[in-house]
Amino acid sequence: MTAETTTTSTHAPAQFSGVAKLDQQLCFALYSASGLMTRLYRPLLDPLGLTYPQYLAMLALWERSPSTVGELGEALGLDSATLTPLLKRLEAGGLVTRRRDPADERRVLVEPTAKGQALREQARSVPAAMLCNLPLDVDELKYLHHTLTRFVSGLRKADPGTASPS
Amino acid sequence: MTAETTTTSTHAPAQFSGVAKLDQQLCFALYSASGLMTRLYRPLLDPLGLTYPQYLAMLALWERSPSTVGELGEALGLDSATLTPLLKRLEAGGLVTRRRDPADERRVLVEPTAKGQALREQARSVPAAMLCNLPLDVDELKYLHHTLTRFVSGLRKADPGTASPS
DNA sequence: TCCAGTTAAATCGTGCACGATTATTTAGTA
DNA sequence: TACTAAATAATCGTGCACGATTTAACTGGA
Repeated sequence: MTAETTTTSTHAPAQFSGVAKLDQQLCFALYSASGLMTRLYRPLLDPLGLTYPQYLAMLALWERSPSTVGELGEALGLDSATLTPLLKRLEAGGLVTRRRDPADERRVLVEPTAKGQALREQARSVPAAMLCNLPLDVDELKYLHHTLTRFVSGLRKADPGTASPS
Repeated sequence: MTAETTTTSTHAPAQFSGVAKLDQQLCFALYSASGLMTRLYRPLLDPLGLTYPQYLAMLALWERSPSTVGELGEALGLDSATLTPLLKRLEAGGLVTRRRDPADERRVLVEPTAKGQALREQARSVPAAMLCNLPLDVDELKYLHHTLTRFVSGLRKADPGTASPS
């Protein structure tokens, strides 16, 4: 890409006024994009009776079940304080079951019900519909995904709060 | 347990794997990046007594004050249901004042107090500190910002909520 | 056997976010 | 003037998110 005045190969204080604003704008753009994306999912997920985080949980469970709460938390980057009530709502909606693992009573195994599995079929049309809404072309989306993935994996290492297992 | 099919690994076949999965991965990356970014701000903003949305509101007010609740909502992409309690917390912390506009009693004018202005000096070190934490180099951050900005402006047009499947 | 230490989930308190509704004020019009 | 319509915040209900704490269950030794 056209690199404009990239004389700051390192974190040079001289360019702070210019570069320092970048993080504000970038982080705000990230924050805004995430919120708008969630809002764009809503009309697609409302007919399924799911919120976006619930949809993410179901996606994870459709891929791998039964899963423990901890495994779901690892996959989604959420902790039990968020997941427990979310999963209870999915259970109340008849989409998943929650039961203690007989082999280790500390764990809770979560699994889609038949209704939860059936929902997967309804949900198949969501990605394509969502893709049509995204305002960039496929190449840009791919590059954006690639960059964000590097961003996320980089941030996970820098986050002291997230334990790094093994 | 009757686990006849211990691993129902129906990983997406080729029909889906190409483009349709991209939006899932991209939106999830966006969602994760936003959450991680907010978490990364926390240790920087805690000493200031601000959350990230509160920091955004103060940034907007430092740029332009007094602002109405509506103007702040426009700038941040939030509505009064979110902003009113947030601004009340800032007011309770002595950082802003809220008063009805005498010229139009429907509006509420929000303005930093002296304490709120003083906080701006403390906050000056935040962007540089944040920038050091971001795991990409400046060129990538610039491209990411540029792409996300186009993404956000594109989404804003597609948002209005009138689900007209015509 | 007992007991620390660890792990897993649930719980508590605070705060953000949105859809929908309500109350008040302002503007427009017969 | 009176009466409708639009604008502006505030409020209500539901749900997500996280730090901190609590409870229960497993683990590995003395």
